Amino acid sequence: MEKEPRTVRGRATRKRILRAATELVAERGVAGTSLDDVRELAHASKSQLYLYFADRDALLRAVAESTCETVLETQADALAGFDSITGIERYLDAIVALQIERNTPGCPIGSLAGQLVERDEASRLILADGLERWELSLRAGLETMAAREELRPDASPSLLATQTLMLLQGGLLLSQVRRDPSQMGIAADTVLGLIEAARLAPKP
Amino acid sequence: MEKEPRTVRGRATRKRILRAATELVAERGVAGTSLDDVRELAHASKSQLYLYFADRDALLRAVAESTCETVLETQADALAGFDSITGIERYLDAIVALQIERNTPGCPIGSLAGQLVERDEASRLILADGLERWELSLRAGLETMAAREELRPDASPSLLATQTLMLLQGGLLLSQVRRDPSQMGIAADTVLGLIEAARLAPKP
DNA sequence: ATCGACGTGGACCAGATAGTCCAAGTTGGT
DNA sequence: ACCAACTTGGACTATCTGGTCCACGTCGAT
Repeated sequence: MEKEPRTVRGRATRKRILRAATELVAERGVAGTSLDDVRELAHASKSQLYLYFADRDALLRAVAESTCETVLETQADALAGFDSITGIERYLDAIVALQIERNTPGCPIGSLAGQLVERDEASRLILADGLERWELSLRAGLETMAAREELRPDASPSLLATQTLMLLQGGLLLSQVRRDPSQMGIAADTVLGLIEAARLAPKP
Repeated sequence: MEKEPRTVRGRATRKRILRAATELVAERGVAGTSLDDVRELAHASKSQLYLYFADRDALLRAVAESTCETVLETQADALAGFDSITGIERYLDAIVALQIERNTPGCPIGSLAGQLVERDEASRLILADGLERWELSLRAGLETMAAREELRPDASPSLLATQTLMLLQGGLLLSQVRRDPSQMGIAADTVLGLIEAARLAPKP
């Protein structure tokens, strides 16, 4: 059974296992990660795995959560400034830079999606929630801009947020498959174009 | 060793195996598809698998190829008309409709990407090539339009094609994770918006 | 210091899976 | 009709993997 650790040592062990699993899954994929691999990297034993996680699927669900958390946390600072043109430019630059420096290209959430979505409904919901939170942050920034009347009154922050997320995910996928980070730059420019188009007054 | 069948029966068997594998991988994912599953669905035996495919990875590579082929073939007709506004609208409608009626949402190429790209370089190249051909078709249509002077002279068919593919892939991913086909409609509308913006004369 | 709960290590098991092998059947060119 | 190459079926093996179990160590409250 899944169980919360009740001592400092226990919590540390659980964390070590989850960290190891998340890392391995990110770089080798779900199929390429066995519990023994996780056990070894985490310096833990089989019984520890099964003390803190009901089974492999439960661990994978925890990995999905932790991956979403990491992705959102990594961009939290940049994302917080997504409420002005310069802030948006900064955010997009940060995403592009992150994509270039990462050893494993592509979006961890997007990659996991292809691997888990058709297998486990619970995981799908976790990943959908991660994307939802991402989109909501984008939308919040755009709504702030709309409130400041920096956007055309007929522009929809909600639609723009969805479009932005779509372009980012598409860009990340193409970067990953093509091993070409410049694809991410195109995605970023396109996002910027959409937002600037929503910024100028339509007809005088 | 991988080997080309030299009799009609042999070719039929190889085809049956590849079809079965492609189908299973599409609906259950790479990890969820064992050789025994393939063998059973294809009504073939172990030795037949290993006669026509060197090993599991080779079969998976063939599946990647066949998946790209299927995806491109499925949209071939609609894609051929991607060279006028009405043709583009038709193409986008077809993509959206396809996404709604498919039992397995998402793009087979995109899904495979997340599963194979980090594991096998050869598969990555196959999928990249599939996306490349897709993009080239889009681009060819847009270039036809440019030649007919239906696009602004400063519009880039190549860029538009990349953006279109990105939006489609992003839209497919979001549809899949959210189980919401309407995301695909948003992607289609956004593509159309980009192309229409490139169509009108910029400044008189 | 003690006791009961919590945490740890690793041996062990059952089933699945990739991959091998060979004997028997089929094909098709001559 | 013949024979060599091709194809087929399935038994078999080695290994891997998820999962169980239990004896032992550690912790912290009293």
